Amino acid sequence: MIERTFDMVPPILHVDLDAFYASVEQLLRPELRGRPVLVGGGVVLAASYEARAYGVSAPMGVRAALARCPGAVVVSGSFDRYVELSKAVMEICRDHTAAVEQISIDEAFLDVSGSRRITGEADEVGRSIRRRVRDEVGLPISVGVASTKFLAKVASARAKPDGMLVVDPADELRWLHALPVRVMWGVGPVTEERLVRHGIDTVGRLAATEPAALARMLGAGSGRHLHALAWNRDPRRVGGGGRAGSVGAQSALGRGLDDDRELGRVLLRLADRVSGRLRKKGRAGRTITVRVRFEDLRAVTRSVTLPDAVRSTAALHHAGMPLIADARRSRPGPVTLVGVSVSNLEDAGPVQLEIPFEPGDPLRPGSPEGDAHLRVDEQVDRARARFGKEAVGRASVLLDRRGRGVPDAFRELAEKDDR
DNA sequence: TCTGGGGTCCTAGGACCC
DNA sequence: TCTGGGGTCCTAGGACCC
Repeated sequence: MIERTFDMVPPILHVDLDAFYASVEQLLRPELRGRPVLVGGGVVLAASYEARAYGVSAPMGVRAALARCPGAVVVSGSFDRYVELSKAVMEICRDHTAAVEQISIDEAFLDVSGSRRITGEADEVGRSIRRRVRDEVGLPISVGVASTKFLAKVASARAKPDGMLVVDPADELRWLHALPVRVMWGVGPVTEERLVRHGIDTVGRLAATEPAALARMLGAGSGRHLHALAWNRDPRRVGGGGRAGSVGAQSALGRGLDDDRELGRVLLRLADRVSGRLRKKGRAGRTITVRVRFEDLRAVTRSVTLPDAVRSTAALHHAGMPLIADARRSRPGPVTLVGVSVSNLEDAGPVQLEIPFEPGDPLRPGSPEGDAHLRVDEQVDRARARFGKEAVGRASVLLDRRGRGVPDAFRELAEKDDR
């Protein structure tokens, strides 16, 4: 038997900044180093490893987190700096290979098969990235090296915090099969429970289970997919990804709202955010989905697919209002979260007419009102680009502080838009 | 562990067409 | 007039990921 090596199998790196937001705060404020740090306001967005030792993790409420870890320092978040430092780290990655696929603000896959002759062996690349990120940026980063994206990601998670793990291709299945099923991509609490109930508690047992049996437990798609991953058959190439399939926004409402007009204002704010991002991307969508959550945390969704793609604030608001009403008819009581998202996306020309609704509807295309709505949006976009996001907007929205939840800066970090 | 905001993917039923 | 089987689209819900 021939031993598999990285000469035969292209090495893939997964790099993952450790407790990113919290580490940045400790970098910026030396007095926080070595101390438990929580980033967030009402809810923990990130916890330092010192805080995690007390059982604190996102998205726990800050009060609950402080109950577990009374000595923790709570900071509100330096979102501009997170973006800045993330960019610096990604630049270092790109110094080692052009094939960098960033998957979130603090994570990326690298394919180093092309550049390895120039920049060294895969593990050397990993060491170099870790050294430079520590020396030039000042942050800890963990690296996994393996033959597939899936395995590289599992490896970096096992390397944390501030470590590196190279999975030898000759030994990878033995290594993977010894791990608990929960490390699998796509196995969360529910699927784990289901598998363990059938005696499948390790990846090895998962691999040894007939795909048909897994399909019966988890559904055809998930069963087959999981079985393939358990044998490290992961066909995904670095640089895949592609364009976003949906654009959305949501807002938690604290103790809940029962008033239709107030909910309408929350929806208008969300429609404004979503439509602005659509226009920025030059996209429009046909399916509008509204999500409404109630006090018991159960959520109801309602959607509608329009004959033509839309992207104006007015159109999203107009389409969303009856969906909220419909969702509320299905359950009584105050609403604790509203979300709206647009899918079925297509490219939108610079001036696209909108035909979302019935004949005679004021938002119909060609109607002076329908076109006017989009032109107003475009003027607002321009004014915001020049004078800032809060410079202009609908009065009912600007004056209403409710339904804001986390800062807009954090929302922007979470957007998957063109990184 | 009662919980934010951004996403992806899968399932399943029904409508509709050929 | 009844019948089969397959494909596609829409809708609602849910699990999962960062």
